Amino acid sequence: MLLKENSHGDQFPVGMQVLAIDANFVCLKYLVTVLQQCRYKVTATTDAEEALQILRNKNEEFDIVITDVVREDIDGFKLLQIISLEMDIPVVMVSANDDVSNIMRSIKHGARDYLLKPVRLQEMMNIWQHVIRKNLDNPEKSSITKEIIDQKISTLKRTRNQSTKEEDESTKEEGETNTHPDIASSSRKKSRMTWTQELHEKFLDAIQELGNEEAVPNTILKIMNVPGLTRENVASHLQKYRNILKKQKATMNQQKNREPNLNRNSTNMHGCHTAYQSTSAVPSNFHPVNLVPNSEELASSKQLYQYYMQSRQYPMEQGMHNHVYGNPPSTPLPTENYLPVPDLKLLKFPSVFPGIKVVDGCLGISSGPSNTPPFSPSIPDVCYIPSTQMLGDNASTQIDAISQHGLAAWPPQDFGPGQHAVKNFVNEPGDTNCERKNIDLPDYMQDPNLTDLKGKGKAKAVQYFPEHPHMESGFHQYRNSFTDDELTMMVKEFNDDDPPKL
DNA sequence: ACACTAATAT
DNA sequence: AATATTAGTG
Repeated sequence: MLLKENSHGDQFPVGMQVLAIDANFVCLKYLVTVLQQCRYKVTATTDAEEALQILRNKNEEFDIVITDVVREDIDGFKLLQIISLEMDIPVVMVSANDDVSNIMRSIKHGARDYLLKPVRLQEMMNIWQHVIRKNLDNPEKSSITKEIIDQKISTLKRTRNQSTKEEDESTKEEGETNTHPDIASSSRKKSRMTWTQELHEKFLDAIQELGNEEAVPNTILKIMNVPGLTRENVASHLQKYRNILKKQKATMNQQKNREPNLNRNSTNMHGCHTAYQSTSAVPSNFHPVNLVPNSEELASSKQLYQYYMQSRQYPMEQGMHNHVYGNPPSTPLPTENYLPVPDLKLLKFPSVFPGIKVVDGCLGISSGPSNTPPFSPSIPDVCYIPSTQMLGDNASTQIDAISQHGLAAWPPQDFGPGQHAVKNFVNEPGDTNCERKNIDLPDYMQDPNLTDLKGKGKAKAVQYFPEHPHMESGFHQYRNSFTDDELTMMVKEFNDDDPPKL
């Protein structure tokens, strides 16, 4: 990492290696754009597994990792934990959620910073300091005191509550910032070892050769003859090995019929690795499409909700995720192809509970985490998103709507900073992946209580171009619509019960 | 001093 | 959960 002087005489790193992770492609794209503006060298992926692979490969040395918090495969905290256990790389969390508990959790797990979405350039300009600071100024390791966390929280809230116009100038860091610039790159702590399958085989070989009596750390070490491996490594592994054997025997006594199964082909000790492997046990032909109930079955909102939760357990269609940066966004939906929408004048806008929204005449599952299945019972042509939600703390929701459904609309008036990322980025002229449209707001949105939406005429929309044509048939085929009465009933039901949190 | 293991820490 | 470190023991 190279430090250069900028025009103000400050030092700034050029070409710092950043690994950016965000489950949502659009968010990721935005994140990468910001990072590149900082002149960092960015590698990006939506896939946490892939991120870990990249990090473990060590073909490239990364200076810092930036990850979002809400993910389906491995959530941000888990990822943070894995990274901080395995290697010595500062991790910065990015999230639309400003819950104190989340921030606390991140910091406690070792995150160096917690930024709110959409991240600002200025914030990203500052993250390199985490790289430099690595371990330097917290020798008494529990320097993450309550005060520091509190301070962080209040800073976050204060900054975000300010009117967006004034960019914060108070981000001056204390003087010690640039004191040890060169240490950063050389201070990598020896990384934690990983017992690969191969190593473990050697270990097993050694044990077999020695027999149970002689199998002690030092001798195993000698027989394995692996450079760099320490006696402690082996001892630790041996301890784990023996523990597992013990457990095995314990369960064996209960069901006496089977042979002990302690070798490399067994599931026992190769649990070493399974922790980080993706565990999608779902057969590939068992796709949510096949589970979509007909509209009659969905007459109750509870069933709808259950269906939704159920479908979330399945992996998305190939190509819907696992984007590595550089791929185009997904899921465009040409509006013309869909069934006519029912008249929804009885229904109040907006959403009934998080995760289900009233969308252009359908009760659609439009928001939610980034892998909300594209095969929801009814896929919206347009997600009408009230501006109040734009201000909210689930910034990625609206981005999801766009990246999954291809088309999202918002009211013509301005909305808050939470979604400037969408507005500015997605709707930017020159984005050739999409087409900008004006759409009429339907009448049923003219509820006087919904001041943010009523009667403003045209809404703006962005539609992404088709690139997964094979999905269209799926959408078409499984799309359901509901009568007014059905929908009203659903709304009632959900208002009465405690709405489930998604 | 050394190796081992159980317990504990990260 | 996996690995590292420590502390007690022979």
